[in-house]
Amino acid sequence: MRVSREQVAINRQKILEAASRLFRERGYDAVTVAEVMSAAGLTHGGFYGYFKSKDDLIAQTLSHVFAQGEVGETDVARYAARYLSRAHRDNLAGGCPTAALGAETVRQTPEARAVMAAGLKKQIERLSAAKAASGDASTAAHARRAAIGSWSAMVGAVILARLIDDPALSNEILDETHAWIDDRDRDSIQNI
Amino acid sequence: MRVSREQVAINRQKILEAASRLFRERGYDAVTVAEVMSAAGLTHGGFYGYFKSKDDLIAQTLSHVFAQGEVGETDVARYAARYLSRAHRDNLAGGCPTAALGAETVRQTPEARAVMAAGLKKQIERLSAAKAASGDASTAAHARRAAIGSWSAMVGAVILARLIDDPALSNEILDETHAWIDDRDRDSIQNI
DNA sequence: TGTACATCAGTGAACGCGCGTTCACTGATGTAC
DNA sequence: TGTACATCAGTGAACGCGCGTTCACTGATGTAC
Repeated sequence: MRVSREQVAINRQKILEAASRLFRERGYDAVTVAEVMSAAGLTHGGFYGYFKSKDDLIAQTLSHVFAQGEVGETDVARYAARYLSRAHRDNLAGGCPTAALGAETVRQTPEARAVMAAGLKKQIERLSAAKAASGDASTAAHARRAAIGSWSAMVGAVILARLIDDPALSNEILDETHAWIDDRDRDSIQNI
Repeated sequence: MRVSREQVAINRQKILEAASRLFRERGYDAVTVAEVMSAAGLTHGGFYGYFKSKDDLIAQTLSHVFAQGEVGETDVARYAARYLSRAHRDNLAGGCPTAALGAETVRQTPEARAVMAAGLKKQIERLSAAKAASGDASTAAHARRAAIGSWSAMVGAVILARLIDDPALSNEILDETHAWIDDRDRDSIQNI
């Protein structure tokens, strides 16, 4: 049965939201179109009224999730603490899309890759600006280097921490990477 | 037709080698059992004489690839330079299994995860020891922290660099992460 | 404002393809004498 | 050492299942008068 334009917009958001959580939790391949639609409270047949294909859904989901993450933390130290927390490690479905899907997105369509690449570019710029504003770095170039280096470390650490089945070692990865990033900042100040 | 015991051992290695390259290049799901066997010069029917299932192949392939990577670089600085090179970024099939498959392995069987986790644990120990031996760190705890932090950054940077479609930004991720790790080492020495 | 019709979002059965897995068969290897 | 038989690695057809995608249909929404 037909549904109001308003409802269509709501359903679209529901589908993207469901896809965003399912993809992060289980990866692109393991999630079926029918599952996404079902999680959005619809049946699978209606899917192609919203998206051209599953690949299209993947690209649009990435676009959706990067767009809503826009309201970023401006305090870099607090951002790192939250990023490298046990809560974030254990929250695959609601966590950072880069850590959850970055490695797989390399093998997706150019469209999906481009969307994520654009998101990463913005993220680096945001972190660089925050780093420069924090006064931790002596120059803009140093701020950008710190942003790139610590962002790489954060993404890598969460991926490794999720992979490791020994809880103590997993926690150590998070904590020591966090400490390592913090040490780096402190040293920079001393060296100005 | 039956084949000599020797040939069986050779074929097993060929299958694991082919799987190891294919999985890294295209991910677990996108590679079929038939493709792996074909790449090893066999037909798909014989697969189940070697492995219980595709999941079993995945676990044994990880075991294989981590076992052969055993002969590690002892010079940490050179290891980082090679890891963060353009050549490594562009060599998905022959590169680090953690960067290529780490994120996906979280969603594989406990067996596969355990194999990779064991490989990572060894890698951290190896890097810690090398770091301690290099004299860059004042204490064993600092060496371990540096090993974990820089390993996280290396893995994260290669994943990000592979994802980003703009070559200049991709190179920048590699170079700046490398410089950031190096800076960290230099500062540590000064702060002893 | 109310009515009649056209539109179209959503449904669920069906299609077709590809993949993991199985199996009967083949013929070379390994073994017993 | 040579022969005869048993074993079993490899082959390729076939099976069954699940998934992405299509489609005829339904009935509520939107629109024209």
